[in-house]
Amino acid sequence: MKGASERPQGLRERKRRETSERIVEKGLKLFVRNGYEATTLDAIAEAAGISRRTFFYYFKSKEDVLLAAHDSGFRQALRPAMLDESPDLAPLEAVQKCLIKLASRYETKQSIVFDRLMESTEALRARKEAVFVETEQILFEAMCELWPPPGRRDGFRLVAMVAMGTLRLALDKWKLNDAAHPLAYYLRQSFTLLAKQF
Amino acid sequence: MKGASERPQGLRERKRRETSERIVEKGLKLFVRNGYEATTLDAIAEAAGISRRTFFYYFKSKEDVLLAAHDSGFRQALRPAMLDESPDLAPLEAVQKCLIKLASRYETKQSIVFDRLMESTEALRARKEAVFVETEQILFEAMCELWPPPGRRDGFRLVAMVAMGTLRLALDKWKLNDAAHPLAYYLRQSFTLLAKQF
DNA sequence: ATTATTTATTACACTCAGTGTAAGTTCGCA
DNA sequence: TGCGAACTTACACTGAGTGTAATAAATAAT
Repeated sequence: MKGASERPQGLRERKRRETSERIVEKGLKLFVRNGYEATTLDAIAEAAGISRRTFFYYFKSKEDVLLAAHDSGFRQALRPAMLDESPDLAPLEAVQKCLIKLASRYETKQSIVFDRLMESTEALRARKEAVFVETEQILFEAMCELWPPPGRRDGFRLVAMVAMGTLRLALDKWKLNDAAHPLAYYLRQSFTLLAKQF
Repeated sequence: MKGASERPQGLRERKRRETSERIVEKGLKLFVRNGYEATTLDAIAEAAGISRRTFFYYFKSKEDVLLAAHDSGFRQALRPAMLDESPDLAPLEAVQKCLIKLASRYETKQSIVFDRLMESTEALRARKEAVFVETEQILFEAMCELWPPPGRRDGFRLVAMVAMGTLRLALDKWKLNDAAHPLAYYLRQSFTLLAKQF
């Protein structure tokens, strides 16, 4: 036996992860310091200690560096969290409970920073909306798994859309008030308001 | 008096409009024929009979050519149509009626073509979602004008989001069924389904 | 341990979108 | 007629992203 140090996936795997993370870390720092557009790929590559060409071996675009950083747990946690809800609840209620439970995942101190960056460019702003649609899709698929029976899929799509819309409102208020209350607070408030519209 | 030909805004204005429309027309044709990415700016400029640099005097990006073509009445008609609804109705009902009335504006024969193009690239797909958010914003502002009173604004935002989500579902079904029924049909269906979720 | 084989890294050269600048042309208007 | 504003163009530049082929490092095979 060699040293007791665990290396589950070999040296190669580890270096790969380290490089990838270094790119994101350095890239983000530069974005924040100098702005997204003003930060060139060469600058990121140099900061990460790799060549310009190698950057594209890890990420397919500059935007992807930012999006990789944005992927803070929430999206990955959504499906399992939704599947964990009781199928006896009404869809909208189950989704509401699920989102409120997950709210803390969104409350990273970095969330606000990311958001500011995402608003800084038209293309990024558009990408941000697209992320909501992707998340909506994840939610929708999880719902289809939770309630497998018949053809309620269109209803699920509507519920997923409505829920994501409510989340967006809650996030906006949360950011507007500079996170004075936890996100879950604004979420509950928004869902209550939603119910009043029907 | 000169000739009886009406020229409301002078020769300059007319040429400008003609050039702009020619760019969109030729650009769109090239996009459809060769694909969006494969179509270069130089190709569009040449087809429109202008220099590469002049293109950017009219549009600030390649995407904008496509988006200009996409702006088929619906967005411009939304605000006046919403303001035309009775303030006595419940917000969601008023919005529903308004959208159903406007549905025919979306039914351009070109709608499907645009949509295919918009799905062809990640950046364009994201832009498409962003357009929905812009439309939602227009709807929201119109609602605030229709019901000026107090602080129901958050509720209006929710209604606008929900309505746009419902429109998206209806559009998807409409396209999926290759416009077998008019859009208004799917819209009504989707709004009915929506009500059942609460 | 020494090959053989992937996988990772780099340099170089290229295309294309988008911008700055400065100079020339056309149009509107006095 | 001529002056000023709007339009057009050429030229040169930056910066993102891709193709290719050649080297270096890690892993697998003998």
